[in-house]
Amino acid sequence: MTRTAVFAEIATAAGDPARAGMLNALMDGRALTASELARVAGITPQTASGHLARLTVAGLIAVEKQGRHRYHRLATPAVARMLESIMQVAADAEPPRIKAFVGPRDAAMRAARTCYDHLGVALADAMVARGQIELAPDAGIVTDSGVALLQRLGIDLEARGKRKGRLLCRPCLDWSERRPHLAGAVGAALCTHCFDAGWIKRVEGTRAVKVTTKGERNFREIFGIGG
Amino acid sequence: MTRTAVFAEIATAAGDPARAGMLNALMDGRALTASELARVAGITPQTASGHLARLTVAGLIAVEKQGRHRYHRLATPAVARMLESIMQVAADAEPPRIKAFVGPRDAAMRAARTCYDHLGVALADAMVARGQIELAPDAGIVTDSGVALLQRLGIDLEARGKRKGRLLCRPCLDWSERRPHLAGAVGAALCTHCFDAGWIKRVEGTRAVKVTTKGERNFREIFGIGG
DNA sequence: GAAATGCTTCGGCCGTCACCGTAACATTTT
DNA sequence: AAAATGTTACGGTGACGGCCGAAGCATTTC
Repeated sequence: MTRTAVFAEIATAAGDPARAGMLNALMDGRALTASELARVAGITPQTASGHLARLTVAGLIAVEKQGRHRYHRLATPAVARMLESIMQVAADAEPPRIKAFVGPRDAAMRAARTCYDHLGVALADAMVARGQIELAPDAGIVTDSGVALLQRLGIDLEARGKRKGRLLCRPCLDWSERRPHLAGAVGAALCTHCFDAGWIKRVEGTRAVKVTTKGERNFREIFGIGG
Repeated sequence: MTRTAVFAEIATAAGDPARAGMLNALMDGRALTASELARVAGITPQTASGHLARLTVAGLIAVEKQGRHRYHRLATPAVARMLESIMQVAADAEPPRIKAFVGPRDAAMRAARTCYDHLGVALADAMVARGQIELAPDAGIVTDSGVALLQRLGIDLEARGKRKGRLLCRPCLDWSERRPHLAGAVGAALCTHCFDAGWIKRVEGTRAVKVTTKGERNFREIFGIGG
């Protein structure tokens, strides 16, 4: 099998509307069952099963059986990055369905979403404004004051397998607002912390997240947003 | 048109073997004619024309007519990044066709290739070894000594639209050797310089590049490789 | 103006694949 | 053991799309 053939295989696997919907649903890192994925894709479980088998052999998703359930998740972070990058191109192609203007920060907060590895635009903005991170289109870096902030939150990034030296992170342009997100290991760690600390909660059955009152207070105090 | 539909559209556009081959051929940034692309994809010009039309409406490639020729190129850097990321997943899926062991540096040099925005593994290695860049999986940064080196080469990155502050770059895992490349603006600038200075030349009709004797000397003197 | 070159459009053929209904299998619950 | 639930396997149908040959435009060359 030649290299472009494998390439085409991967792209085709992601290119079916039903499969695209499933992958999209998995982009927040959760593991879902075939039935759930069938529902989000608007197809019957039988059809979904076939799609999932195909995605699995293509190496895009991995399955983990647990009792009578089989949980499906994205196979690797590389897959998530791929999906992001395709979304990126898709966002460029189909121009702004949400106007580029960004409303009041707290409105953005309430509408917050997460995708795999991501934290909201508002957080990234706030951290940039306070000099805790610097973002370029290609890459980002966490400054000393940013590292200090994260450590105050109990996020020790060196312990998370980051090597000594500067702390780097990966930016991600948000699909709807077209503004940089914070992604990569730093984004994921921060996101996890927000969940663990009870600052945000997942809204049942959707990919949206809700900011709790506790979270609202902390975001205001620590990041100065949502005031 | 919903968002996942656009997503599927994009992925499908890249997912046909013939189209994948064409996109692959365009990944070095060159602009090619329909006939050339037909040849690399192994199809007739009529068929290629149809594919190119589809790729164009999908926003993956852009055309530029010049006389009786029509030159096709990747539409945006985002498209190039997308193709890279798909390649990445493809490389993970279809495991090492070239063993992971990296031979003598100069052998790697002679086999050097370029893809869009990229410079070889050897250069990245050398710069890392000399503390001129630092690379993490998610991002990279050019150190002060790295900036100095680039300036000695006549590459002024601030002039290239980079804002003040730290100079960031984007790493890219090579498809065949699975080692980090230097990509993004810094990689592109360095690559351009190598061509302009006559250090490397494109091998007619392929995506491979050849290191000239002049280049060999400079790489040895400046980066300490190929000795 | 006529011939040549590069490219696109049209029409028809054929394979691939998404989809569902039905049915079988596996695991858990009663 | 029997029923319920989650999942996969099979067979048939229909549509989308890739492919080429032939023909039509556009641009350049003779």
